[in-house]
Amino acid sequence: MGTDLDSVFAALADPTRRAILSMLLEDDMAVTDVAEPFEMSLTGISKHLNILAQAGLITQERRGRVKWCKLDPDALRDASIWMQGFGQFEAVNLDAFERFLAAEISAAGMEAEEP
Amino acid sequence: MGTDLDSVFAALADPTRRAILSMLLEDDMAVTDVAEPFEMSLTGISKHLNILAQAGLITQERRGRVKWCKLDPDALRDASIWMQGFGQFEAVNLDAFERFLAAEISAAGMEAEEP
DNA sequence: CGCATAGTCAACCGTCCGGTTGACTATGGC
DNA sequence: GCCATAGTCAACCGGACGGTTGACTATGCG
Repeated sequence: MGTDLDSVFAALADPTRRAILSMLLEDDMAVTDVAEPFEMSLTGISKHLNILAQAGLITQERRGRVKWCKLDPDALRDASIWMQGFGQFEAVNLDAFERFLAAEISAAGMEAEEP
Repeated sequence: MGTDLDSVFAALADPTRRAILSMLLEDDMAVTDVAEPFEMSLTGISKHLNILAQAGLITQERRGRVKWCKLDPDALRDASIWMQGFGQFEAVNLDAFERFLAAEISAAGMEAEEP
């Protein structure tokens, strides 16, 4: 519904919006608080938030007079899955992934281990 | 250089361009051949290809009078990595990934095998 | 009640985007 | 040499985008 790739990728194509997502990664925030670190009008930020919400990347819940913004990674996952279709060949098996894989394999070899 | 997230995500935000990438996934193609299935002028497709190239998603090599377009997944990988920062929780492609992982692990167990 | 705070709405502005057409430049086949 | 093929360039068009300002609504505080 709000998860079509067009709007998701379009939403991600703006550095301000990506920065907002990064901020929301740490904690839910009110619109005004989101706007604070940016040199931009509150209206401008509000628009960006609407775009993110419409793309399904965040959800917004009004509580009293403050509107809380919360990251919603589902849409991101959809986009990520689409992208991984291209990575399968050779992108996937790079450095980080290979190390992760090696760790996983050796872990499977020694059976069970919980830090 | 051509790998900033702005241009990559912007390039991905168009359905025609995503379709082109999918086509190039199967094989390298000449500009005219890329254009063929679309109801759009050759110039239009050429522009899309330039946008993809500038984003680093494809490379173009001119051989004779035909310009070959080739998928270049590196830029996609960068974007994918950025996105996975948000997916850490649960994202990374469950099903397909887990099956791949299981196959990889069992393959590692039986040591060597080249089709 | 009165005022500050949180946020939206509507209008506007300049710029970029997706797409077209028409003219143009190469390269290749006969 | 001639013509078809491959592709680009430049100009143009409507519409969307990023951003601003000013007026407005609504909730909370004292």
